[in-house]
Parts: sequence; C-alpha cells; structure tokens
Amino acid sequence: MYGKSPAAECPARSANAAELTGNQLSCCNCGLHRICLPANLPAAEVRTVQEAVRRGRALPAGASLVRAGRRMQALYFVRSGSAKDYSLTSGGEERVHAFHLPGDAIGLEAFAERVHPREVVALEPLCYCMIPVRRLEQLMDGLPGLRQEIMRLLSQAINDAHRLHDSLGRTGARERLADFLLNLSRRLERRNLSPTQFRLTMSRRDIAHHLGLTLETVSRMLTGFKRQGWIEVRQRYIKLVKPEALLALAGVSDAKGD
Amino acid sequence: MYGKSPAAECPARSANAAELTGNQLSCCNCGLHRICLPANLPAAEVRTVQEAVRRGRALPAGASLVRAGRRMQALYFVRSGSAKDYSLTSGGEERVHAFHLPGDAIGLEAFAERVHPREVVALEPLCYCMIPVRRLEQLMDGLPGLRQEIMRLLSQAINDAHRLHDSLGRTGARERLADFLLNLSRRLERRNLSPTQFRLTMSRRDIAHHLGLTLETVSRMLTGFKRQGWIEVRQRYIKLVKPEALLALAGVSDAKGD
DNA sequence: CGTAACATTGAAGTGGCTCAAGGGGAGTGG
DNA sequence: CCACTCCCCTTGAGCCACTTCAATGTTACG
Repeated sequence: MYGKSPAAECPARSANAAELTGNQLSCCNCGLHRICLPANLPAAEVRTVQEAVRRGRALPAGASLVRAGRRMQALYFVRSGSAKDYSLTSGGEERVHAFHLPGDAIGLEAFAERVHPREVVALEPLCYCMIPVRRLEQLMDGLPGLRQEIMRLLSQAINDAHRLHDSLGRTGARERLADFLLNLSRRLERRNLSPTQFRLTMSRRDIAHHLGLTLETVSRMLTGFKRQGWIEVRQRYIKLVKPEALLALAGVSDAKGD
Repeated sequence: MYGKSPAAECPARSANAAELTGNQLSCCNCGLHRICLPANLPAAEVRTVQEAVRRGRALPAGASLVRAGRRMQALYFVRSGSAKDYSLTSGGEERVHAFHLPGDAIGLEAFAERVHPREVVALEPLCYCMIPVRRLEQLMDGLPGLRQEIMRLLSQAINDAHRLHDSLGRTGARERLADFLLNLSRRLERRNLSPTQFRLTMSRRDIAHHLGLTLETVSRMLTGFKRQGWIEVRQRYIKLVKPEALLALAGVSDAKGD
C-alpha cells in the first residue's frame, strides 16, 4: 500500500458473505466517492447505480483480478490496494501497460471485444467493487449521466495511453523514470495521499517493463536521482525531495495522468 | 492516397454548398459503410444516424481537421485521404500518435474533457463526415446500438494505443518498423486496398516520430529490408515481398490494429 | 530552372543493454 | 530465535544499436 488509504477499511480477513454481496453497499459512504465512478454522477443516478454495485472478494497479492482472454463479466473498480495490467510478448517478456490505484476502473478495454485483452494481478492485497456488464448496459440506456461518465472514463483511458506513448516516444531512461514518478505522485495526491512520500507497490522489474527499460537501468537511474539529491530511496520507499528537478527532466508535462 | 479508395468520390474541387450540408447524405450508399460507423449499427439506427451526419469541407494536405486545445464540436470520420494525429513535446518535437485512414473516427479522446488534446492534420487532400456532439449525445440516449458502437470505438482506441505501447516497449528499430508496416498493411486490406503494395502518405520523419526513432534510422531500416529482399521501396511506394519475414521480426502479433 | 522539402548514406559518439557478481529483506522451517 | 533460501535490488564492465552530425542525392513545385 502507498500509505493510509482514504478508502473504507478493507481488511483481507474481510467481512462475511452477506456483506460481500449485499445491497447495503453504499458509494456515498465510501471514502473514494470523490475519486471513483460516482464522483461525476448526478446524485439521483448514484443511488440507482450503487444498487448494481457488488463487492468482490478480497484478493491476496499475486492473484488475478481479470484473466487475459476471459470473457468480460463486469467492470471493476479498485477499492484498496493496487494492481498491474500486463501482457506477455511472444518472447515471454512482460509488458506492463498500467498500474491501477484505488478508484481506477479496470476492464474498459474489454468493451470492444467483450473479452479482456490482458491480465490484471494484484500487487498487494486488493479489494474491489464491480458492476456486471449486463446490468451496466441496462443502466446506461436509462441513465444519461452514467452513460456519459463511462464514456468519459473510456476517453480518459485513451488519453492515458497516449500520455504513456508520449513518454516512451523518444526520451531517455532518466526522463521516462522522472515522468513516471511524477505521474504516480500526482495520482496519489488526488487520492489524498502524500505526493512526496510513498511506497512503490511494484518491483523495479515491473517499472522497467512499463517504461520499456531494463530493471538494471531503472535501478541505476533511481540511485542517480538519489545521488543528485532529488529523491530519497530505500527499498520501495520513495521520497521526492526536489520534484522541480524531476519536472524539469520530464519536460513540463501538464498531463493529468489518471 | 494509398490507391483507389473504395469510398465515394470526393474530389478536392468538391461539391457545392447544398451538397455539403444537405441531408441527402447517405451512409448506406457510401463505399465505407462496411468499415465506418454504420458497419456495426442496426439498420434502423443507421437511418436515424445518417440524418445527423454532415459532410465537412474538403481539406487540402497540411490543413488541420482539429486543432489542439479546441473545444470538441463533433466526432469526425475520415471519408477519403489520411491524417496524422500528433502533439508537440516541450522540446518542439512532434510525437505522432496515430495515422488515420478512411473510416476511422477522429476525436474520441475529446469526450473526456470536451477538448481535443492533439492536432490532426491532413497528410493529403482529405474528405470527412462529422456528427455534432450535441446531436450525437441526444441520439445515444435513444439508440442503444449507437451508444454501444461508440463505446466499442472508444474501447478499441484504448486497445490500439496499448498495441502501440507494446510495439515501442522494448523492441528494436527493425521490429518496430516491421510491425508498423504490417499493421498498416492490415488496415489497408480491411479497406479493400492492396495489403502488399501501397503508397505511404506520411514522411519518414512522421514514421520516426510515431515509432520513437529518428528519420535516419527509419530510412536505414527500410533500405535494410530492401537489401534483404523483404520489401521494395521507391520513395513512398512500398511493396511487401516477404511479409512472413516481417512478421517473424515483429513477433506474431495477432492484434487487430485499427 | 531554381528552390525547398524529403530522403539516403556515412562516420563517430553514447546511452542503455547484456552479462555477471554480490548484497539485502522477508519469509520459512528447524 | 536462528539459519537458510529466494527474490529483489544494486553495481560494474564491455558492447552494440541507435543517435548525432554532416554531406549528398532526389523529387516536386513554383
């Protein structure tokens, strides 16, 4: 975890079955309601939508939330914890497409073929909500606000992907990593977590495979930043000491990145 | 142009104003109806939708179809010609995110903020159709098929972007270029154009900025392929002689890429 | 015919990859 | 509680692919 999450408590020992699937699930009471799906939904629609929301079983680290190639059953939302979204190259290498944080939607890419194109695994114990697609489709046909919001999420996902393309485009390893750290920082900030001090939930290898680098290079660049006094690193703990320096490196990226 | 387009004729001298904005525009009669928006729409909805479709004025090569930062007015569809979708880095370099072919939707990324994040310019004389967003929103609330199809396009755009990420991930210049050529080939094939012989409408520089390379490298790789007897190149004319060889290079990419 | 944009080719430099070895932490079993 | 092990991370040395810089060739268009 990146620190104390604003999300409702979601211990791995979890609640009992009744709570897991019951309708008493309330988006309004959820700590993520300003970040998650309901954030941009008309209040009236939130009430209807939250009745369709189901809570998934807590996943241990390493477990798959969605399997590549599996038929889309629902749209998922991270409640607590984090996950990585990756595929395997023909050479067996991982290509990490995204890291998901609390409030993030998972499975948007599946609307096209109704099949999840990639695997999504928990990087740490993970809790999530879900809306069955069938129900979601029904709801969208009646709730313009929901329809619009889902489209917004889809569109945002396109922008996020292009943002990544921007980063991998032609910049060096240093620039990519700086951009990655800042982007992560921004996303944490929006979740009311510290933007300057956090714990990486992913390995250097994951970061490398996300940025199109090797883990050695990622490691070297991190210690490089440290030597420059721009960050502090100890294991997976990161502290951004001079974000301005990183920002200068990454290029003034005004992207939202979420 | 990539050759004879299956699209309805769309000469640059164009039709008169009445034709340009008239309602007699028919998607059913359009040569792209199996590729463009109506392809996956219920027949009943096509009729309604096509009444909302407007034809844009023909653009000369180099003209902008959408300007970066401008408010989203409509969703566009390429009718004939091609376009590049790019942004500028802080260093003033172009980052080419996509090349649009006939039938492609343009502007999907703008649903998030209602503003076009990037510039889209014609690479050659370009004709297009458009659906005003306001009208599109109205229609989507009444036509489930349209709603679903637009969502499919959005979702597909996410997948396309991730496909690109896959390509730029960590493979070498040769692999990237092979992948690019094959992807283009596939897209042309779907448009009933020759998948093995075509004319690139973009410069080496554009390709380079799309793949995160320099134009020199692109040029070298192309002549490399030529020397191997895998392709024929003369200026912007390309002929794929041994697509299998390129495929082996790119890795067996089963992606759809459109 | 002249110019400008595009493209090819060469030579030299360099950043990140590869290969390789060593150091921690966290978890496990004794 | 300690020892062992596994995985993750760090660091180093050498190499190669792509970039950079530079010059020449080609095509299109006024």
